[in-house]
Amino acid sequence: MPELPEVEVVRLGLAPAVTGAVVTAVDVFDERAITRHDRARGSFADRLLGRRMLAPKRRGKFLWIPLDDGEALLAHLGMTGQLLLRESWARPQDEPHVRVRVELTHPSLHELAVFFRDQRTFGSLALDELTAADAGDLVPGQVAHIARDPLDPLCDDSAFLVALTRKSSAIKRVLLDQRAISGIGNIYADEALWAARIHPEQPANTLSRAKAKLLLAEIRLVLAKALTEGGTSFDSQYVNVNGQAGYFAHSLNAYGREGAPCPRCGTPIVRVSFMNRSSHFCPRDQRLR
DNA sequence: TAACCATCCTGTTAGC
DNA sequence: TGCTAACAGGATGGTT
Repeated sequence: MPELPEVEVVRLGLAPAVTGAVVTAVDVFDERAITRHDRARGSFADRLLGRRMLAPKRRGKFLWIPLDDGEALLAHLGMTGQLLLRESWARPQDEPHVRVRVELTHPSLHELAVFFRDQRTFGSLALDELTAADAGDLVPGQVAHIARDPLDPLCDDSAFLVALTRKSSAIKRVLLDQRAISGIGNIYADEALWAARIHPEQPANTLSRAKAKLLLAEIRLVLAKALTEGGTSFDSQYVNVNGQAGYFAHSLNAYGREGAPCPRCGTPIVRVSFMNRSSHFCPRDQRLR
């Protein structure tokens, strides 16, 4: 599932290919792939055609490519979305689930295409207006409410720690709330909580400040490590822009390891249902207090 | 206002 | 062999 490290890998892969490129053709094969796009403000394809792209940006799991006139091509990959670089002559019908094709011409590279593939159609593209957010950053309107992510140098640690003290919700629910801190999904929430020895259902406001700071540090460690390993791939549902899988799945300690021994103490990892998804944790190291 | 939950979607797998 | 149900989970809007 694309979380912060996976989206960042995609952003890094896209950057050299799209920065400075001009859109020469747009094909939308499935309207569900642009559900985030406000049709009242014009056709997605018509408005994107002819626009010049600037360097891609990211906040949390949202990725966008600013355009030369105050708007941006916004992308959220959802669960199975992929942005893939292809030769301009590659045929979308030769691979499954290609929902959108954007053809580009680049001042110094040859022509190429970006395919937006998405099996489960939870992802979406949109054209969105850039608006001023905190610290003067320009972000798409749909991203304005998303908190900075833990790898952002301007991430406000103290604001996050204070927010924890005001929430009675389970800590995992808070980690998954992109308004509190962004970029964390089910996989890295389980991994960071395992590393910090915190039960997923521990109320956020019962964590000591020291424990909360430890958790934030572990979140940063797990995200950074996943980034260096190219992200987490369980199957073909997460790949970089060249279609290559990441290696971080081999480094997981809790997520997806139900019944396997905890790498610290050997106790079998358990899986429980939580928020319509699964939580994995060590019942010995991560006790509800 | 905070907290929580249903909903969207499709490929895979388990169970019958 | 074929059918059905369960499952995976990010963001969001609605309800409590």
